[in-house]
Order: sequence, then C-alpha cells, then structure tokens
Amino acid sequence: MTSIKNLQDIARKAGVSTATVSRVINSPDKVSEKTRRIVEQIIREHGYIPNEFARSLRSNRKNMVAIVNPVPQESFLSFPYFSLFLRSVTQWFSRVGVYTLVVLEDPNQSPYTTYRKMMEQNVVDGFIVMGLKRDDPRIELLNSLKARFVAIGHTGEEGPYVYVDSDNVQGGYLATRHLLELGRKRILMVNGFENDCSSMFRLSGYQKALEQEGVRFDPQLVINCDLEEETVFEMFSNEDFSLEADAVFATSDVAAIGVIKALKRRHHSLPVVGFDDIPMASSFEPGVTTIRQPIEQIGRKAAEKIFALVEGKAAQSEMVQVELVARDSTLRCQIQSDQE
Amino acid sequence: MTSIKNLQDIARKAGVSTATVSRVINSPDKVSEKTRRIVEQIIREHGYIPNEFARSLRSNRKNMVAIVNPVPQESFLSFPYFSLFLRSVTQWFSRVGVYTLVVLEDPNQSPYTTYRKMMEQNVVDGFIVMGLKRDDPRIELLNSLKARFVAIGHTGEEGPYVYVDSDNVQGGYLATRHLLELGRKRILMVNGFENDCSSMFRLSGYQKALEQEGVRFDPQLVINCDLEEETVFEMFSNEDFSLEADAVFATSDVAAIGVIKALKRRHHSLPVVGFDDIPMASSFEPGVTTIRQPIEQIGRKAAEKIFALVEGKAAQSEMVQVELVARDSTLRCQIQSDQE
DNA sequence: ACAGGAAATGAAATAGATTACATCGGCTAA
DNA sequence: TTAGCCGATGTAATCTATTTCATTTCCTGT
Repeated sequence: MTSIKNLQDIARKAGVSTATVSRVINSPDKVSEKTRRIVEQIIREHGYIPNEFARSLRSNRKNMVAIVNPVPQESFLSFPYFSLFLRSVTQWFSRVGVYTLVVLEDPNQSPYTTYRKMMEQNVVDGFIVMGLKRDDPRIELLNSLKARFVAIGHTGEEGPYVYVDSDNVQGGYLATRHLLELGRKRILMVNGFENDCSSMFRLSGYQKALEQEGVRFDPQLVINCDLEEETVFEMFSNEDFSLEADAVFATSDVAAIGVIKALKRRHHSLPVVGFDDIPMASSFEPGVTTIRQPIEQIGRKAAEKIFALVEGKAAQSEMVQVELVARDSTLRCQIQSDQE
Repeated sequence: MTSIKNLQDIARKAGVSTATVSRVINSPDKVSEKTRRIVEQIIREHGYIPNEFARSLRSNRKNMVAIVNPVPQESFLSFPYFSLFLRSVTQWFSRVGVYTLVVLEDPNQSPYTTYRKMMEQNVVDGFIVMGLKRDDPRIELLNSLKARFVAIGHTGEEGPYVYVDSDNVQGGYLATRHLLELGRKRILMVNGFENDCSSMFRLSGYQKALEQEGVRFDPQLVINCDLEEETVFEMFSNEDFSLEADAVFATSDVAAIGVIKALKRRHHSLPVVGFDDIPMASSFEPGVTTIRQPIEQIGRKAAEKIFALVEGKAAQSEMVQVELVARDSTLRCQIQSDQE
C-alpha cells in the first residue's frame, strides 16, 4: 500500500481537490452526496487522520484545553480527589476530540508569564483554572489576555468570568446543622485561611446555621490554619488547648482526622465533621462524617463550560450541591465533652 | 504599540529576514554576534513567543508528551499517588518546555485506535504508558507504530522497550522479611491478580524471603483478588475464613486496611503489611507498615527517559528502590493469632 | 591584490491543513 | 433562448514557523 499521509494524497486518490476533501471532513453538507461518499470511502480505507497541528495553524482552533494548577506547593494535593476531577474532565473532552493538558504555574515567575506564554504560543483554546483564591489576580490577568477560561472555585462577586464551584455555604450549613441537631451548641470550627474563598463561604454557612437555631456566633470558636493533619493534631494534642467546645467542624477531612486522633489520645470524644469525603474519610475508624463534593460533576461541568466558551457560545457560572455523609465520627460518639 | 504577532513582524522590525530571526531563536551560533543582539533585543522588547503549532508543523517536534492511562475503570485510581506522579512529570517537563497531555484509552475501542490516532494526528512526541500488564499488547502496538514511549511497570522480559518500575521483588522481599523477623512463619499473602506483573514480582520477593529463612512456601497462603478494601474486608470478616496464618502481607494499603478492620471486628490481631504508602497508611490507626514507592522519583525518571528518546538519545530501563516503612500495624501488635 | 573558502544572510520551498474567491454547470423564470 | 442564480468544485492564498539552497560578505594566505 502506498503511504497515504495527507490531504493531498487523499484528494489525488479520490480525484478531487484538497478543498473538497477538507470540506468532506469539516462541513460535509457543502459537498454533494456522491462526492462525499467517494471521499469518505477513501478516507476510511486508508485510515486517514488529519494532522492536528496543521489544522490548528490554519483554523486557529487548537482542540486543547489546559488545566492549570497554582504553584506546586498548593496545587494537586490541596485539591482533594484531583485525579477524579482530571479523569472526568478528560473523559468529557475526549468525546469532543479535545485534549487535556496539565500545567503548573511557574513558581519562579508571576502567573502572568505562564498564561501569556501559552496564549502566545497558541497552544490551547482555553483554561480550567484551579484553586481560585479571594481577589485572585489571575482573573483580571486572563481577561486582559482575552483568554477563555473557567475557574474552579469563586471569589464571591459575580465577576466577568465563569466558574464552577461546590456550594460551600451550603456545605458549612449542613455540617453545622447536623451538629446542632445532635444537641451541640459550642461548635469549634477549624477552618482554612481567610483569604481562601471556600473557607470564607463555609464560615458563612456555619454562621447561617447557628443563626437559624438562635445560637450566638462566637468568633473565638473559629480557628484558621493550614488544615494539615499534623498541624491540627499538634494543636489539639497540646494539653493547653482548651476543649471546652462540644463538637468540631473541620473544613477538610485530613484536619478532621487530625482532630479525632488528638482527641483519642486525650481520651476525649466529640462529634467531628470533616469536608470533602476523601477515600480516607470512609476508611478511617471511626468513619468521618463529612460533606461530599461531587467532584466528577464539577469536572464535567467545567469541561462543558469551557467547551461552550471555545465554541463561542455563552456559559453560566454554576454552583453544585454538596451533601452530608453521616458516619460514626458523629453518630457513634456517645462520650460527652467533659465540661468543667 | 503596533501589534507584533509573528516572525515576519520581528524580521521586518529588525531589518533582517525571517530565516535569520528563526536562527536567532533556534541556533544562535549560526548568526553573527551583532545581528543576534539586535534581533534578541527586538524579540525581548515585544515579548515575542513563537507559535508552537507552526513550529511543530515544520520541524515535526511537538514538545508534547502524553501520559496514557488504561481504560478508565482501572486507571488513575488503581495507581496510588497518581497526582504526585503527574506533578513530578509535569514539573520536570516544564523545565524543558514540554507540555503534558493526559489521555485515557478509549474504552469503546481497542487501544490501537487511541495510540494510532495520536500518532497520525501528530500531536505528541511520545507516550508515558501507565499500568503495564503482563504480556501487555500495547508494547508491540506502540513499537509497530514506531512510537516513542516509556512504560511504568514492566513485564519481566527485557523487551524492546524502556520502562521505569519500582523494584517489586524487593518490595515483596522486604515486607516478608520484616514479618519473618517478627517471628512469623505462616504469612498470608493477599495479592493482586496473576496477570498483573507487579503482583507477580511481589510474589517472587515473598518467596525469596521465605526461602532465605528456610520457610517452606505454601501456595495455599496466597490469595489473588482485586485488592479493594471492601473485597478484602468481606473476605476476612467471614467467620468461615480461617485465620490460621500468623501474619498478613497485603500488596496494597487499602487491602491492608480492609484486613485490619476485619481482624478488629473479629477481635483478632495479626501483624499486617501493606504496599504503596498512600497517605492513609500513616493516618490510619494503627499506622500501616508498608512498602513505600518513590513515586515522584518514578515520575521524574519517566520524564527524563521519554525526553531522551525524543531527543534521539538512548535510554535505559530502570528499577527504583522501595523501602519498608514500619508502623504500628506490625510493631504494636502484641496479641497473637489464636491458633487452635 | 586576488583567489578561495568560510561565515552570514536571504529567497523561496515546505510542513499540512483551511478557506476566500473564482469558475463551471445546471436549473428556473421571463 | 438566455439572463440570473445556486450549488458544487477547484485554484490559490493563507496560517507561522523552519530549512534548504543560493548568494553575498568577509577573511586568510599567497
């Protein structure tokens, strides 16, 4: 078999021009039934697949989207279930012939460089930007570059951008209400830092639940930290750390586990709620009550939206619902806090 | 500022031909000092970045590498620490200007289609192929497509391909020896399926350790299963399941956790060793003794090797060392198996 | 001062598609 | 019959770099 490599070869074989072959591939309705059949046949016969790069060069459509992570330290790991997210995005894209690039922001440079470079290189149609922070400069940056993007997470204001996010307010609310329903009133909240917008929203859900039950909000009961297991474990293990609360809401499962371990060590037991529903939450003993984020749904929606934007269509920001998964860390917790 | 978009604009501004500008970028030593200075200045001034796709089209160098996962069900998740692996690959690549694509094999088609399509589309320089199985057909396939690739995992024979893999024999050996050193002789091995090559190697490490201690290998003590937590938990929870072994070596941490939970429920305790050192292994109580795979190192090496291959250089397959991480699941286990 | 070779540069071909514009039939309406 | 239009097709320009080959420039040695 003669080696068939490109459009021209196909055109020659089919006895038509390259333009016609291209049309058969890209807008079949502009070609007569008869010609189309012939060309399609030859394409199939030779298993011809167009060269993506040549195609992009001319049409300026890259069929590639980058998932961009903030600087390494806080990237992947900070985002629970990243691989599930990635899989769901990739899966969705593959059905429409789009490839998924994974990119880390260059830690040595301003994010500007990372994005600008990719824009100029003309390498992707758009971005999925992970881990949006409060007042995240990347939004303005991407807009100024006229980049198409979808953010995971949001800043609060409905800015000039599209995002997909879990309903963190609802998450905070559900977790807190669950504890209130168990009769707890002094709920310690172990939250992330204040510049993290999901922390912000979770806090407001927490407050909302308290308010609804007529419990006064005590700012002393809110701790901001990095939510690492060790950090939290150390903090709670310290004998000086007062355990006058009667429940704990930690806004990450690993933090929740840190709390539970420290409490165990101090022969203490309090209902504890986490956040994310990482695999460990169900495997740990006791199983950690937590707020499950539909991460695959978030991935799918992000993919859908960036694709729509690339196609020149409109896309709306969206919040996805979270749910409470009740497990032993709150259900089996019989021992009360020793309130002196 | 006039909009500077491409080589031509730069060439015009600098008063040279496009060829010269291209040379300044790609082989500066072929250009006179003086011209180079001028052109570089203009490039910097305008922040010009070449269009990757045009570049690839001509030079046939794509600066993209795909990490390919087997069909979704067994992909990402089956590979512990996938995101760490991915991060380390991406990080390494970014330093040499290569982008990382993440691809799933199309579950509806033969893997052939997935790889062939990418080859014809001319979209990547090479592949990192995940989750290699025994007699994996993908090796021959990729070779027949003249694709450059590096496999993660290996089949045993030093075939015509380059791989990076943990030393699974050593892993099996270390785990088993650790248990033997605790005085255990009847070590139950909960292994993956036999067509999985890492299972195969771990088994042979297990046998090697036994042999070295003069303990007879009893095939009855080897169980093949899917290594999921539930599967193993169910199996070990069943009262009919005899617990005549005096230790357990499960070749995945989640399986090990399944074992520990089931043993707890049966008020039983045996030293248990896992494999992988997933985050849960250290967080679980008791901490799971396990074999740590240097996953980031594997990622880095895979990146290095595929890059070398793409550059036309040689690359050698490599095994990376694993290490035993001893934790409470073997160290604190005082209770003996109740051998009737 | 000049031949000859090396170094620097430019013109044009090239990679492999898409697409604007031109052309050619065939068909309808006058 | 023929002007006029439409749909199908082809021609050639285009996208943006890289690279071959030809040409010019600059030395070096005699």
